[in-house]
Amino acid sequence: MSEAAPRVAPVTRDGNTSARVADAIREAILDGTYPPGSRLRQEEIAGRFGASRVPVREALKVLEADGLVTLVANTGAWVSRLTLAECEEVYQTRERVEPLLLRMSAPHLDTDAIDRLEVLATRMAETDDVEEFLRLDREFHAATYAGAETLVLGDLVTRLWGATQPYRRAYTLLIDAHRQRIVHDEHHMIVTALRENDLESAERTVESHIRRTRRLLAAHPEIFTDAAPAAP
Amino acid sequence: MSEAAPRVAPVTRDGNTSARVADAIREAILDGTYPPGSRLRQEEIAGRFGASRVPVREALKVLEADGLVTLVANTGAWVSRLTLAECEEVYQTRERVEPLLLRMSAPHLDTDAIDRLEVLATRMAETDDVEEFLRLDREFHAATYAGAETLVLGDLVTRLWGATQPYRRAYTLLIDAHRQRIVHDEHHMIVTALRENDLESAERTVESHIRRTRRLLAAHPEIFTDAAPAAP
DNA sequence: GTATCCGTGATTGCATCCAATCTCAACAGC
DNA sequence: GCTGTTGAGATTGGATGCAATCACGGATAC
Repeated sequence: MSEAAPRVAPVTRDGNTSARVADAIREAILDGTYPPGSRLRQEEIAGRFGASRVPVREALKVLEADGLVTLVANTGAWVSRLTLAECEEVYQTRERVEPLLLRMSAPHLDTDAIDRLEVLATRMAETDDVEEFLRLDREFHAATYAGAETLVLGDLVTRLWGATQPYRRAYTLLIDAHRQRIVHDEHHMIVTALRENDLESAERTVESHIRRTRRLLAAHPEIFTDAAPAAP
Repeated sequence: MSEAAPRVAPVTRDGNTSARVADAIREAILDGTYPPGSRLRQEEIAGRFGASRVPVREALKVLEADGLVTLVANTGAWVSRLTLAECEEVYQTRERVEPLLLRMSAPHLDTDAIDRLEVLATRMAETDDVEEFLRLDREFHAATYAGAETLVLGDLVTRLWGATQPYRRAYTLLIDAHRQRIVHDEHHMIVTALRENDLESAERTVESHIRRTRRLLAAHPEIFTDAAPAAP
């Protein structure tokens, strides 16, 4: 056992292995490395990070609370897969909550921040790479919320985004140029509302922005029925 | 089976010790046994449940994600303590989210369910015991949401309620008869709106119901500054 | 008298080991 | 040919033990 080849793990020994593992798995889920429905084996993950299974299990518990992972006792862990109904539910929740977060953020966004938002919105309109689009989209909205000094609502929104990320990816693949144009217009409208300090308009714009996506998803139930390794 | 009454722990060995521990700690926090700011020692909890520290740690991680517990690496776990600002944030979130949940629930509440709501609202007006009031209040609102076949929003609302439970207790102690009357009126208004299937009115009533509590809490910042064993 | 610096005990974080449970494929029965 | 059963292997859940870290009290310097 003891012989050599300790392995890749630098073993940072900083007392938060489980947090690092959780972050890494989270990222892998969000960037599509682990697609919805795929099985997460403790030992495999532990090996990948040079850790034992204990911190991995703690990480999986955390991710379950985040809604990213589904645990079944004595059986295993899978990347959560939402039904269309659940996904709509998350979107409806976002429609209510994100306008509030934007309202809390807006007063703290200075001119520079709003300029950067405009840049992001424009760059997003120019890319045609899906992953790049997703990244920019996430970055744009996160930046609109960055002014909120929040300790719970921000986390909540992050969680909701995470839960729907795979479907946002699928959604991006199926929107045509026309609909894409609408998305960019809405982004610019948000920027404008923020610049004019019109909170009501900003709130309503994010709300319809999210609702539009929800409706498009609802019109494409096939996104939620694609096959993949079984999951309860 | 092999009796010999080893000890208090029945050791159910059903493969979900950590879930049981999490539920038990959650309940202890919600009923005030562990007040905000109190230290949670792994070994003590493990001893109390006849388990080892591993499932306790997993439970604490889950409760951290629920917002009930605050973990500090290499240092320990405390029952979360909200600042006034955080508490207001949670209440503002509830103002947005609970009306939605009620809207999703209402269509599935039959006449019997609404009758039971009325009974609850009336019993609540008759009690003068704080714990009983809290229990009934929680039960009333949970019952209004019971119709929603939800897999994420219900959990979210439960979490938000949990995070603010200690402050709801403090709040209950300081409302006078007049304000208590308003609470009961609002409850009955919710019942009425549900009976008449007036979703808009129901939504607005819960919203102001929650907002009223938030404002009262904001008027009593001393609730959030009471001393207790240190917590970061 | 006050502030700073250790050293000891207590507590957490993680790895390893064992028991319990589930999966899955081969097999028997119909 | 199809369904129900069973046993070996794989996988998870939990307990124990050890190293690392932190809290805290006493001693020392000023």
